[in-house]
Amino acid sequence: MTKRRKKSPVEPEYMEPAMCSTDLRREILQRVPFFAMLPPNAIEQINLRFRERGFTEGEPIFYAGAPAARLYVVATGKVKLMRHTQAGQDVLLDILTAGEFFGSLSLLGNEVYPDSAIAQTIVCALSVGAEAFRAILVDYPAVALAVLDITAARLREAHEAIRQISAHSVEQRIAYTLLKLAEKLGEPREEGLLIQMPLSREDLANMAGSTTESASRIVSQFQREGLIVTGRQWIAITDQGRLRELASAGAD
Amino acid sequence: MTKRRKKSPVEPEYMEPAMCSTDLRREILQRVPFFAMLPPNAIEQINLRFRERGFTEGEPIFYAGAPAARLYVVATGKVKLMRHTQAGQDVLLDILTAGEFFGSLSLLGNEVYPDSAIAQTIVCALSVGAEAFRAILVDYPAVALAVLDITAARLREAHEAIRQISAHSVEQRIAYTLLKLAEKLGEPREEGLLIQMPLSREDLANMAGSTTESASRIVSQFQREGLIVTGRQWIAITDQGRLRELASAGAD
DNA sequence: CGCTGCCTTGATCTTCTTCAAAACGTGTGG
DNA sequence: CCACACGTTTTGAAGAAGATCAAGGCAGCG
Repeated sequence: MTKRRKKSPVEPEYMEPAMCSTDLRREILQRVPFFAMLPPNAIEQINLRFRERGFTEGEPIFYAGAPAARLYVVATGKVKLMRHTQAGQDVLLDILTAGEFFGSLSLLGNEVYPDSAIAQTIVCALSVGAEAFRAILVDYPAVALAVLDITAARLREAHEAIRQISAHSVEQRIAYTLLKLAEKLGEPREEGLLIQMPLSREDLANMAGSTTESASRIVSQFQREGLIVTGRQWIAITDQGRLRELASAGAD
Repeated sequence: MTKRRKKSPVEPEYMEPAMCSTDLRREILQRVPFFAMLPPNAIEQINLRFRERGFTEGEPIFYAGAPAARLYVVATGKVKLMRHTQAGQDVLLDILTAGEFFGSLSLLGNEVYPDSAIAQTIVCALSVGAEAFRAILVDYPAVALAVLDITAARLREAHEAIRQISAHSVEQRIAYTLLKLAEKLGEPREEGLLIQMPLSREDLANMAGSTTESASRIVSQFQREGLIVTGRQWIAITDQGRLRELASAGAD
């Protein structure tokens, strides 16, 4: 058996919170899926409406329950979307990366954010007031349609997650969660398909709707079975095929 | 203790499948939340693009996995949105009533429906091809924004459901599910706030991510505790307050 | 009536959480 | 460079929650 790698292969995102420089903004906006189809001068117009802000690792971007006034776009880094329960239990709903948006979409008056957004790494985020964003959607109908597509896709994913959670075992859910993460953040490395972000057992458990201990047990088991390689705050997948089998069926 | 009512107080929806008459269509479209703001002549235009179809109780409208070509609007009746697992387990994702839409929103080529839609009662549904709907959204930007709002709201609900399922007990989830159903379909009656639709224990279990037996046990328990009144295929809530406490906290 | 679905109930058994404690890695300060 | 301290991860054992299996009961309907 090869020796387990001790050092995390996850590369930190190099950047200062303040380095969200204005020069890069247009380029970043250009890469946002729902702005990509716009001509440069439109991007220019839109750029004017956004403001930028840096966040350090672990810093909250906004808390659930705060008045929902702005829409954010991740420029660099990873953002956790979390929802809390009375009992202090957290559920990790999604992890967002460069080009993805979060925050207030609807303009319908005085609403509050239903979830908290927390910088998982150093993050630079662009944001725009909800009304201003609404104005953009009105000015550029193609953007509105693109945003709708993305939101509909997220709804499908959420429905899929509901099915997963309510019909599968913890083992299957963890497997599924790892695959989903790898799909989004996976980078091929010697050790396997690395999930390129700091990810604790607790985060994983909160995504799969389970506990830290259970997540740990199952991750260890996966490693013993040769499906993954893992260390502190990182996981790489070595056998996607078998993991996928596990996630969907379980009955074989 | 009052004698339990034996007869279902749920009123069947009176209507023939074929009675989806063309005369009513404009009126129905008018009531659809995202068309409501349009002037009559626009509704007229949109009406031309829709076709109607009736479904009997239990009849599938479309199956998960079929090519997703159309968007549907419920004119009358109730529609179940379900997702299946390999193991034959079903998850009930949502129940849709008059004015709500389902089916294919995205136009992005050759996709398939991720869930099955099944008529829970006799249903009349209007439908439109995905491209035609997209054309409507382009022609009427206000409609696009309204559709986006509704989709975003559904996403929020789905996230809330994920939190519910992953962090609460079956008892709490059933309580929560009943409250949500009552919110949507509740009608005040002598016996309490009646959930106006045929609802089996199995349906309830599939919504709460549990089993028929557990749902039955908990429903019985709720009835013993005086929170609800129930019979075959129907449930009415008598003590919303206590049910709500149960659903959210549980720790008291 | 007797059939066909729903619904209920009990007993068992698996799964997962919980509580508790130890081991490990990582970064820090001496 | 080493040793320490902290947060993360692992592991064990006990317990609870819920699924599963298996009958039996009840209502509505032909």
